[in-house]
Amino acid sequence: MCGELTAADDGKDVVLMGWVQRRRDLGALIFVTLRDRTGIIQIVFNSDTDPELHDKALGVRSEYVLAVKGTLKRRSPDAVNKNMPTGEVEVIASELRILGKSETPPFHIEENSDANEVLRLKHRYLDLRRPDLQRNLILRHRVAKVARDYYDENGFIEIETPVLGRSTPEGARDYLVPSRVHPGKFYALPQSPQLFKQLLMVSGFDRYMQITKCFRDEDLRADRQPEFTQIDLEMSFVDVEDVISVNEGFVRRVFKETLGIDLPTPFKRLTYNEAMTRFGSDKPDTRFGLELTDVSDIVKTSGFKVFADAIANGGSVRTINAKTAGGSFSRKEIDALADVVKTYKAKGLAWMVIEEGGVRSPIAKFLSEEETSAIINRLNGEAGDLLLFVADKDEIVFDSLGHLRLVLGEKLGLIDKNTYEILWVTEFPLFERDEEENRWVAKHHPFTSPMDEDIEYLDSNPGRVRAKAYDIVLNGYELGGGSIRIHDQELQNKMFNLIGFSDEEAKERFGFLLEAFKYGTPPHGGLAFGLDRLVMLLTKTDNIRDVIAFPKVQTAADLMTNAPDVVDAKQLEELSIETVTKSE
RNA sequence: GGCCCGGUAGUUCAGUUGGUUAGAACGCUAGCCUGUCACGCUAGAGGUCGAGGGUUCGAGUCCCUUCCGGGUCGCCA
Repeated sequence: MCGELTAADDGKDVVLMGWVQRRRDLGALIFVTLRDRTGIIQIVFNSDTDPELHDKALGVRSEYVLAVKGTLKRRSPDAVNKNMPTGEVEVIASELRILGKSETPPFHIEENSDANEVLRLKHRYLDLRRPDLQRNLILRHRVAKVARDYYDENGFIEIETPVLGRSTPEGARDYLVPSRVHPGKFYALPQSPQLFKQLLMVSGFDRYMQITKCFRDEDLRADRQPEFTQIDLEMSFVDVEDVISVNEGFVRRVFKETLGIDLPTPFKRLTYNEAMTRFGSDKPDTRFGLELTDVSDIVKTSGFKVFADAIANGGSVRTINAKTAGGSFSRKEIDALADVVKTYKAKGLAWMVIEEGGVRSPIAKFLSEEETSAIINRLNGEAGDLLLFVADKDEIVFDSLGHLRLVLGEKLGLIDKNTYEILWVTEFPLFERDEEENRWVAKHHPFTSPMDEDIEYLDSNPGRVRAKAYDIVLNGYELGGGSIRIHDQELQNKMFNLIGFSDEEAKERFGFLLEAFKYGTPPHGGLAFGLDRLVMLLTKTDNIRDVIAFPKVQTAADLMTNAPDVVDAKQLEELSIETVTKSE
């Protein structure tokens, strides 16, 4: 193929098929660069040697599909193009067939296209001709292949689960599919195959995996699509360590086979609590420092009411030392940092620049000398450092400083884009508080097992119960997550009750699962990786659309097919559906 | 639902305090050209300034509404 020919093929007869990248017409001599998915190569048409063929080449335009027969020749030394992988050779054409003509494309097909994304998405089939997107999708294919090979070698069976299922409460909004046969009833597309894979454990498929589409009707982000792909798996007779070790093997294999990188083993571990207190995030980017420091004890009796009150109300005061930024950040830049934390509901950002022999800070006058020097001590402050403080409820302090840390890391150039930092975050809380509904909800999902040593607190203090749940985090992205499940019927019922389901409700919603658990359920657990995100990180793109062949835009629409769209009244009628127009 | 950013030839963009006929580069079309590879040279075509309304003697430029897209908060067990 085009990109695979080298000087070693000198003299060979070749037949090439591909698209015209460019035509350079020098009069009696025409050069065409032909492109296929392997690369590009130069074809030469010379009117001296074959006027008829040359005439035919005159009509060739960009993106025409050609079949060219010819002889591969080494170029003369002065004609070699060092910028081109096949630049040492070219094909002297002897025959040309135009297999398909092309209109002038709406944008130029090239690597690193600067064409507008809307335009590219409307003509995605053209966008996908570009080498960078082709590389991404080919790498995606290889990751999927490694997954199937690796899990197969480790005894996993790939089993498909239904796409048309039932809607379950909790979690994301469902995509619904109306039933024609059952007027007024709906299927839901799966948010994940969670329940089915647990049932497969009950069935005795002790190791299951599947590469599968999941659907969540929530707002999109740079790393979130409404339909996305999971590498989903579940194992019987395991505890946390078993799941972690099998999947560590998978991730190492993917990195080895796609990028040639040996990831260190074992991967680092952080408990949820550590991750939050040190990085302000349950998916910390550990490629750089700027860790959080708690100074609550120093300032709890401070004259600065903002600090003292936050602590009195059960919150904390935490600090990031942005090394060296004190000298370089303008007032305006510091204000911009304050805007960052305000996004996450922090009321403000206090700051302190350490200078030779003193500090410059709007809060200095509220702090005693002892307090100031204790803070500087704890943060190993030196002249030129910028200390940034947030005082609030822990949740807000962590969230705002965690995000501020990322902004600072980027701004101070502390992030090495060529490294991969991977780690497991473990011991997540089992529950979190839903303030709106004033109840406990499962942080992971309602089938997650509590840690054995915390079961005793289920009734007395649900908030302190830790779960056998784990996430795998790569460069600050949640790559995957999972848990050991509850396989005890009584415990499962208790769990439902704690999140506010009556026995009847639980039975109605998950009756089939509870019923199944009556018949001999092995201890089991699993994990799911976000394939799109994994590929996104491997290809170093920052946008999930670049690793999906036909992605949707922020409004969940497909600009190429124009989905979603209205349907015939007849179709609606068959489905017993009437639409209403919402008024303001 | 909130906040921020963007929309001007096919494409990427420029367009001053509101002022004559809205420009450039690339692409496209035609002609010339035998070693180009971002080929070169000459000529030409190409515009609903996202849409609608308003202010004004005059709007790409100011105001309002709206559409499309991006980022983000909420949301995403």
